[in-house]
Amino acid sequence: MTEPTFAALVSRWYTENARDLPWRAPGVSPWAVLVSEVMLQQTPVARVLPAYEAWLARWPVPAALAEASPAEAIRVWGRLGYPRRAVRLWECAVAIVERHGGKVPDRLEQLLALPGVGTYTARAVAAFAYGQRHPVVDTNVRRVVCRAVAGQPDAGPATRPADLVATEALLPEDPAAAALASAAFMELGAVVCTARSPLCHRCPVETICAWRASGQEAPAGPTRRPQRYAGTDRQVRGLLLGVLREATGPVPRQRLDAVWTDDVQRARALDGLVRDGLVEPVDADSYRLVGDGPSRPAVPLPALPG
DNA sequence: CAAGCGTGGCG
DNA sequence: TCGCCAAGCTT
Repeated sequence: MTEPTFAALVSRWYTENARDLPWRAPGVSPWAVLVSEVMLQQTPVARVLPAYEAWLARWPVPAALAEASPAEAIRVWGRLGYPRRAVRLWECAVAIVERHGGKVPDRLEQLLALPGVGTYTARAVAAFAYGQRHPVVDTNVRRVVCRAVAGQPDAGPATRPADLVATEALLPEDPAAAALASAAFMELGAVVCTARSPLCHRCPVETICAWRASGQEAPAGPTRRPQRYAGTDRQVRGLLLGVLREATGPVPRQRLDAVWTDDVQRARALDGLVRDGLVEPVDADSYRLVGDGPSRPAVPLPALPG
């Protein structure tokens, strides 16, 4: 009899310690899984929870969202951040209806072709929603595997093909067990094997961890350059969008001008929002969230005779 | 491939 | 207080 594998140890720990999150409940639809994965891109779990519930209550299937407007999606998205994701999700719904008859596709290639769905999200849906055997590699999994297997304190900033290969090698053969293991790796990285303050005393693989064995060299400083926010276009975009989100219908340019004094930067930020499909001009003097009302001015009534 | 893209809570 | 961060994607 062989010793439990890495995946078996982490999976057992997961079954006993996993957080009770709604998108992990049995019978959750692939659409719900997709929504959760997109919302969780760079946004903490605690903030996603209420938005996830509201979103699915309103649009329980892709076809429902496809009939809404990007503006509605942006509003229900609320303040999760990176609101482009709300528009991408709306585009996803439209694409799913048009290309796949309203059903979230189950093939990796088709998932990857959806707007805003990349390597991680496509694999997460294929594995968690459809039970397929694919390595699901996010920043947490990269860190866990990098530490436990390679003995390095931190992984690189982006997922590379080698990361998928290294993770795939750890997965059980059975697809359902593999999907469970992937969820377990993510959970371990999220709550135990964290970037800054790993809780090794609570780790199910402490005794076989290469990083632990090699003396646990301290994690390096921030791998990414510090992301400034104050004074950036991003902040200005956030301010502009805040006004448009709270408004109903077109917003006079004057109200947008009030959010930021630098004309050049404000214009650049607004243009960026338009190019990203979040905002559209209504006329020469007002803007609105995309689709927030009739797409073109009402047809003028014919001049009354006489 | 590095940079751009929001937001709010926490050490 | 304020810098740092949180299940990526796109260009």
